[in-house]
Amino acid sequence: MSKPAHWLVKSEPDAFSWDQQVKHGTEAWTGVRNHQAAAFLKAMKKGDLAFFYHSNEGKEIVGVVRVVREAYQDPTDDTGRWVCVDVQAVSPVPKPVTLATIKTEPKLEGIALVRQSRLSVMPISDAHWAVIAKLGGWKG
DNA sequence: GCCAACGTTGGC
DNA sequence: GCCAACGTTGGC
Repeated sequence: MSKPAHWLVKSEPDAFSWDQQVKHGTEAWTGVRNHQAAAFLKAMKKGDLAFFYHSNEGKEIVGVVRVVREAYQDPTDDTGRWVCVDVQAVSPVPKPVTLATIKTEPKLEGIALVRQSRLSVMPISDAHWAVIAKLGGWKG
């Protein structure tokens, strides 16, 4: 089996927060209606890890989730054209990493979170993952 | 509250 | 097929 890939998923805490993710344990990551983001959902493999980012409010990476079910039809989509995955809470990021921090960290230059602010699902390179994990005091 | 980025829609 | 108008997301 190949090495797990890394991702970042966004949620507005008003709609669905990290606390809810932790309470639910496993949650269907639904509602993605953007082709680029959907393509990333389809590329996710069981066991991949993703940062959980709070957009709008907080604007910080607060936790890590694991993909436990690969892309399947999004039950919240009437057209049947969009997919979702199931993710499971792994652990919180001890020191949430804010967007401001990410922007000022030279090692994170070019990260999609900053470059494409509207994208809600994106890949994170191994190098960037390691930098963010270190900033957040996340040991896995 | 404003604005930039970007996707979608519809007229031509 | 082009492009203006409009809606949504998300940062500031």
